[in-house]
Amino acid sequence: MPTLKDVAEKAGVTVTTVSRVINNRGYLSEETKHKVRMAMDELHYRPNELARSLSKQISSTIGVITPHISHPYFAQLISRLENAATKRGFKILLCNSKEDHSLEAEYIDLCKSNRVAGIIFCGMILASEQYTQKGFPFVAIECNSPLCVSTILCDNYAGGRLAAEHLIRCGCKNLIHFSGIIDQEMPGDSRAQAFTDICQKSNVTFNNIWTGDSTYYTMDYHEFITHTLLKYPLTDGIFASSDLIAAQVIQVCAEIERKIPKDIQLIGFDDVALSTLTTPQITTIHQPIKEMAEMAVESIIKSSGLETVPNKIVLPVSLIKRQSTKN
Amino acid sequence: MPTLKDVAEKAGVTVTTVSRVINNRGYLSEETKHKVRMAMDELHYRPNELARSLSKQISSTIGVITPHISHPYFAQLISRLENAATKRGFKILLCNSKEDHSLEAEYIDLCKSNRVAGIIFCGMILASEQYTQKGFPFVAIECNSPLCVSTILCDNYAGGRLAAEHLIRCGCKNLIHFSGIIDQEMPGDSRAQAFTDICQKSNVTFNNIWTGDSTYYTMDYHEFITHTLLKYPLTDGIFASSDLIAAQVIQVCAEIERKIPKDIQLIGFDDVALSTLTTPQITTIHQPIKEMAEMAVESIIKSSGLETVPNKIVLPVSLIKRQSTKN
DNA sequence: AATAAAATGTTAATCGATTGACCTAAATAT
DNA sequence: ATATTTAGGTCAATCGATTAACATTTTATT
Repeated sequence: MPTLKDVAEKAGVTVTTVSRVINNRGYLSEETKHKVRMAMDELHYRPNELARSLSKQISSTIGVITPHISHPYFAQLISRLENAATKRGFKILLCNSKEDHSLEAEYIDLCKSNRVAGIIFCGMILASEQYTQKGFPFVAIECNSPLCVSTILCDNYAGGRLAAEHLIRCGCKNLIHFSGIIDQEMPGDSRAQAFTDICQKSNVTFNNIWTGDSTYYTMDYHEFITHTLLKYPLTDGIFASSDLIAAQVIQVCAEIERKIPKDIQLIGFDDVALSTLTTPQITTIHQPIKEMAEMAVESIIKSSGLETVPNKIVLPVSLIKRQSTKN
Repeated sequence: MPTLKDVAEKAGVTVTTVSRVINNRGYLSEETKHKVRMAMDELHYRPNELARSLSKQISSTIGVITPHISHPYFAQLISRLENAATKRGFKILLCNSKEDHSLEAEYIDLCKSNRVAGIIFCGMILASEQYTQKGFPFVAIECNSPLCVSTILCDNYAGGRLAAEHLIRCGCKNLIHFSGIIDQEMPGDSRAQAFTDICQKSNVTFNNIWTGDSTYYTMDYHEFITHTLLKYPLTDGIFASSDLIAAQVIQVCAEIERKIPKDIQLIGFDDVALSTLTTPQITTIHQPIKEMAEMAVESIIKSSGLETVPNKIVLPVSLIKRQSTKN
């Protein structure tokens, strides 16, 4: 493969000049720039990013550590992160921690080895302080960590409120909130808090149901949902803390022959593609995933450039009405 | 961050010795190995992969170019690829070409810049020959390209056959095959061919319906499905070339009030999580995504080590019976 | 005791690009 | 006419790790 030197020779200049063209530094005439660019084209030259990063002491890679990849929410988030990073000339080093803290630690080391510009944690982070002072920033999306320079959230409380209010407005009297759970306190927990607050205020019967954490990885909530619905047969409104859970609620309701939205109304959370692929389609709370991804990438880039960034960013959510509620 | 030299000083040896420990070369006593490892631990040393790759002239990164990320099939594939790569000590450089050939070209250049060990193309590849002789191998998953050292496929024809046979066995008389389409010949096309062959042999009425290519990116087939089902009101069996399309068939059937599987039976393709999240769950053709991903990674690694690899690998599919067919 | 193998050290080049320090001309401005 | 800006070139160190070539010392083998 051609190197800087090859380009320089071809263009009849020195490597310094070529480097100046590439990095846009120093004084350069249009003519020289053109000569150099012609040479680069002819040789199909592409700078060696490894050498560049080594020399510049910083890479244009952002580590993304997520507990799942094919989970609809995380798949969507990863897609948006890739897009946002590419737009800014960065690339993604994708790491699937599988909710395993030792794997997470290994991946942090991997990122460190690759001198990433920063790490974005999605939905989960343990990361002991051992890993913080390592020359690059951490950003969290929808998870708590004092180690992060920036935490990006959607307004979970507002989401829970919108969901509860809408179910009540649609005439539900016996509500249930389903939520997945892992072994740490999550920002998403305030969805349940809001749900509780609104239900209490409205004098409505309600229950908060937390799954065992084992279900999170398999993503299979059927048994748990079935059990709960049989236990609370009067249920006429359900708020699921993800569209993934909501989709399974639809299945269970079909099995136990309760019609949605006639007998039971349902609201999900996330507004991922899945919510438009079920029958009926899921009324849900829109989480601004695209914007969250962009903010996260932006925070990494700014922070690795030593700019100060807001250490908490909360983005608004909204109610998306589809077919699983009467209104 | 600590460097090789720091470790060497701490352990009281030279950088050569440390490097020997890391790369397991030359003669080394257990005692020295231990001393060096202790020093690495104490310093939380992690070798700089950039420098390593630069020096070794090859990185442990594999480029993955896919037309989608959040599409359930590709999300699943990416997840498996990440897993397979990690197992072998490699990492993934994730590129979303969005079905855009010029973006694809840019990403190939990006991979080249990063001196990847190879590129895995998923579901789509144009890549003119300009890009082939670049020192690293291409591998294709479910797409045709003479430029690739290896093409990994599932047995698409068998899949189409299994689907058609099962629908006929379940009593369907008026079949339809839906398939997405893009602007190139795809291995998946033989699903339709098999469907055609079996239907003809069985004297069954059938139609192959191809979507316009515009639907592939939006992933929205509703209008197209509705239009087709209204045009062929006798339809009692549908083979969709992906679970994503099948999920939308379920929705349209609900809208036009045709029951699945009572009035219309349905078989999808891929066996991704989505097929277990719809109501009813989708009977589908299992594509061995995990194995395909592992084969692809293996092919890249072997091929970049100049080993010869099979230039076509076809993996078996199977029928997964769920709720969208009577049997 | 002689020889071979094992266990390190020494030195320095290499991978490819960046960049600081310094130098030289020509072009432009005052 | 002098000072300043612009447009480069020259040289060499640097980023961090790898590795070839060779040297030296210790240990094991015959």
